[in-house]
Amino acid sequence: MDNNEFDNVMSGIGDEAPDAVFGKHDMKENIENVSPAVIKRLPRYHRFLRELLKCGKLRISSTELSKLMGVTASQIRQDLNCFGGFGQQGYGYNVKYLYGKLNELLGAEEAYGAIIVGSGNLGRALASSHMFENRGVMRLAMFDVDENVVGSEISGLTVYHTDMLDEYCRSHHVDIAVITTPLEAAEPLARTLEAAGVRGIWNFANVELKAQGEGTSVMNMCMGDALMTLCYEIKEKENSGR
Amino acid sequence: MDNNEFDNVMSGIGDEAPDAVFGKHDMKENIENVSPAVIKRLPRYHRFLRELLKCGKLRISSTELSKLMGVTASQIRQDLNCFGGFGQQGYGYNVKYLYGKLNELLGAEEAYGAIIVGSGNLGRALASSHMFENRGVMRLAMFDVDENVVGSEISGLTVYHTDMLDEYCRSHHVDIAVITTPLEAAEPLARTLEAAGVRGIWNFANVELKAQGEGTSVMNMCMGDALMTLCYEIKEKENSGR
DNA sequence: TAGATTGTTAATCGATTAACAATC
DNA sequence: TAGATTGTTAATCGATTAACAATC
Repeated sequence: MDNNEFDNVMSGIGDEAPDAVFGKHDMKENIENVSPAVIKRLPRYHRFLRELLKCGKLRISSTELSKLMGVTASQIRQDLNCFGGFGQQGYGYNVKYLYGKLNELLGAEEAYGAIIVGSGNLGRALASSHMFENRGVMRLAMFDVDENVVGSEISGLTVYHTDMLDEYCRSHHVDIAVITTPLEAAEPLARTLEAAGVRGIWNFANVELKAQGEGTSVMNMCMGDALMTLCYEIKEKENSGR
Repeated sequence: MDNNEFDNVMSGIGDEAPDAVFGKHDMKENIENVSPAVIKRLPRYHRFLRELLKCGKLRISSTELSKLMGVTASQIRQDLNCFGGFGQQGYGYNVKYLYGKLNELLGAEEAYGAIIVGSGNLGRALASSHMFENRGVMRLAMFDVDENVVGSEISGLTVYHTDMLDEYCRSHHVDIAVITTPLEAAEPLARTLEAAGVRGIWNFANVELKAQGEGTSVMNMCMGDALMTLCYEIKEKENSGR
């Protein structure tokens, strides 16, 4: 078993609970106007549920999960209830069922197809990770302008020339494009991708890209922001310690 | 000039404003209890100010900046005022001065030292980026367990064996450690690093690490969460479009 | 001086928590 | 049935926006 913080939680309470039937009202109708704060928390629930499932945990109460995640039980129940009644009074949540619902909710059952543009270190890191498969996303191909890598295979993905990007996107089901190119290339790439019908752009270049149309979603990573926040915290502790 | 979204904003309004003296009350005393929401936004201000500076912009009003960043002018003024009066009525903010204040605030003038643990693709990607230098953080060294890379140089950084980690941290000024190792190594590494006095851990492994003591800050990246959120958005647009 | 734009207070809005009735 | 725990409403808390007086 993986060495992770769940180990201590998994032992202890008996897991001999019945694998009951769940989902009184199933998925709610009006999911549209769920608050952004709730949505931002969903991937974290998904992640913890996946771990619980992997550890063989069958059921969990909001209280137990709240201790594990360091949030209030109230918040967990409130959050989940935005989407439907996934639990059962007196019992809690069936881990497998809830995980399935989160998968459904987050689009992990849609088998979205993803390409990676840029075969540098970051592109390779992402290509070789479990990032995509863990979330039901299929890796399709990589793209680069460097003739030395075009035609080769990286982590099982063929590298095509970026000139082929438009054509490839139009002839395959590319839902998501990951941009790991240098800064200058990002903006024009985004335009090409959007025009070719790609629906989601995951941008790692150090520019904030914006979608032009309504149909495209853009996720800007801005990794450096996290580093800065860490620096702020370090400095703050330094100050308060004086 | 870099091709980025600032270009159109930079032109237009004349920049012939005087390089006036600023900072009526300078930095405020009680910075301690600034809300987390505000702090999370600081790196983004820093990023935009850096761009403005690079483009040669001398002054900017909250209104102009608000349009650039897609937030309200009110929020910008409110946020900055948590830390001090950095602007001037009737004039706006002096870009250089404000950027300096943000640097100071975010610890970018502390010259923190950083090491990268794990010399895989992600480690290399980070090592070769401008991530650190852009934020006044000094890259010191890399660490890995692979004898084939130990002793070599990556992007100007010597790779040491991870066995040397404790010793190195104790004998150098290591403020920040970046973990880009496989999942299983992350937890024990964090313990070692914390024990050796490292003050900030930037964790890219797919586990949520927690600091044991009060003095250490941990920033968990959870990159997959961003991918999931993107999937959610794609799915949502799909649904509403029906 | 007049115009511009901040700093700051007050009003609104949204998100979190507490509490408990419903119910398994 | 009794115990447990959800779903949901109401109360609290925090964050954002609007407005304007202060002032450069």
